[in-house]
Amino acid sequence: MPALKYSRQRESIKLFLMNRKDHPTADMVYVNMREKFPHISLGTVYRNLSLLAEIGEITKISTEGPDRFDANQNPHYHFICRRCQAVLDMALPLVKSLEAEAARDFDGTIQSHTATFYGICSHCMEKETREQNN
Amino acid sequence: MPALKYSRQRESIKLFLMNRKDHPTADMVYVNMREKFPHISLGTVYRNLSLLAEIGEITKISTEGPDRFDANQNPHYHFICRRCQAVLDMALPLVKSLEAEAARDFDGTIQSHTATFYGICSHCMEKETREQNN
DNA sequence: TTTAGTAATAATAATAATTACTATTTATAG
DNA sequence: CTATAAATAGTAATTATTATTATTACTAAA
Repeated sequence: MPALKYSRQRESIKLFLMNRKDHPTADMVYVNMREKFPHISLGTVYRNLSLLAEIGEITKISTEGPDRFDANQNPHYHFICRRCQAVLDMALPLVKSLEAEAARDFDGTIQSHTATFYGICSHCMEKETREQNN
Repeated sequence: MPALKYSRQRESIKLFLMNRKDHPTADMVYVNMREKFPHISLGTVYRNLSLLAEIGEITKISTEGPDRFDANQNPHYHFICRRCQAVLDMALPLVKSLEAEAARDFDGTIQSHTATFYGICSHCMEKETREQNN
């Protein structure tokens, strides 16, 4: 594992993620980074996202569609809107006891868990109500 | 939505999934189907997997790596092995109350949820123990 | 401050997973 | 049977991601 060397691009990518709550995709990061670094390459974005995830400063979220990235390192669950595919953080604190429960009938070692809730986000719900009234 | 028409390929894909517990990828389905249908195309496999998922006869599981497909329509959680990436079913019954808890601090509508546990499967654990003893 | 070493970069090519297109085949209703 | 339309095989295209490589930019030590 080679020594980590500072780079403005990586710093900026991490900062960008910390200031957003919507779990951007690699491409969303790329588009935004180009404002500050017009010559940044998509490979640089991908490499730094992987690197940051590896050292535990961000989390990669696999969904249908492209991966998303989250700088919120408070353990938390996610919500995915079936309409607009938005990925939101849930307030519900992690239920660590689930892991012990799951371990009871399971042969391997459980180290962690995630949960994802699905439904319609408030934004899409409003929109549907509005459309029905027309 | 066009009327669904019977096809031996689709029937066979569904049967194959029902007889397996390891949540095959589209490519695994394809390789197996070619034994029975040497000229089946990968597109046919993908189309039928999507179709079966749409009508609720199977479930698509997004992971790191390729999507996986599950014909077990009993709601259940999954376990993913950090070593070999195997996807296993958990015995733990779905904790439906989580959805109500999550809904308390949440603006949208919650319809369902999934949970995934991560760790080392028993098979990989044994292998590591064996290697340490050498 | 140079300078040597090496990680990071931009640009590009390559790969992997999935979807789209099209001419032909097949299921099924009449 | 036959007409219709869905499903197929074969193939091309697209999307998301990773690999390659020559060049640039950190960083530590002279």
